[in-house]
Amino acid sequence: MKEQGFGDFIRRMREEKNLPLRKVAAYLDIDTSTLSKVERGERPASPDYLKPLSIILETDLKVIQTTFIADKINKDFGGLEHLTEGLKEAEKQLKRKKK
Amino acid sequence: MKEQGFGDFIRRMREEKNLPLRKVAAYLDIDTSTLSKVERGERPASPDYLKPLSIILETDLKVIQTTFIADKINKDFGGLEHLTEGLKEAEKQLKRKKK
DNA sequence: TCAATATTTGACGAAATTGTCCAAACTTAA
DNA sequence: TTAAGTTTGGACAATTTCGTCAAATATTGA
Repeated sequence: MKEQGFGDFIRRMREEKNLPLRKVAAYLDIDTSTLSKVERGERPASPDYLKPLSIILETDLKVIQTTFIADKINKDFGGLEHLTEGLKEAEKQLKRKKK
Repeated sequence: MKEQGFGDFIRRMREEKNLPLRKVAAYLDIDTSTLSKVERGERPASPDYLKPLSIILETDLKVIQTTFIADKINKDFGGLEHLTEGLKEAEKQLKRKKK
């Protein structure tokens, strides 16, 4: 099964729009090579990138954030046996907090 | 509503067992002051602590991991609007991967 | 209270992380 | 093939993070 990380996702979006790294990176106010590394998963994305990315890639912020979160959780907690329960607990607490 | 972080949780467990920081820290092979900071939320816990903690605190590893994960997700992603969806997506991917 | 034990604080250094710069490698179109 | 534009690699500095150490403070029990 293919692993679709955050980097692959924004690369695909960027290529669909035929935007060069140069332009997107400038819009995010980071170096071209930094963005290149983020897209290839060599470095993690900063949360600061998410909103600008959703604008310049014309992609729903919800989709971008969701992909970002799922990817980071995988990387951070992938090795833990009880991850599923942990996620459920986090959701539960979140729901309580919202009220 | 009270915030029950990972630190508060292990502190409570430790006090219930009347164990001094000194002993638990030694078992985790870290400095007393490091554990003190972790318990007070001044520093994050390392995943390496989880298994030893479950042993010396005689607490189910699942509970410890779950608390750890929920707490870290809160801290890492608390500011994102679409966290709930992100968690759901992470769970979905996890389920797929398990197969 | 006093002494022993437990906990917290803050300065410190080592190591990891983050992003930049610029040169090398790759791609594309004429 | 060449030239222009794009992407990648890696050395580097700045910043942040992680844990230790030792001193200060707090707690406990006799």
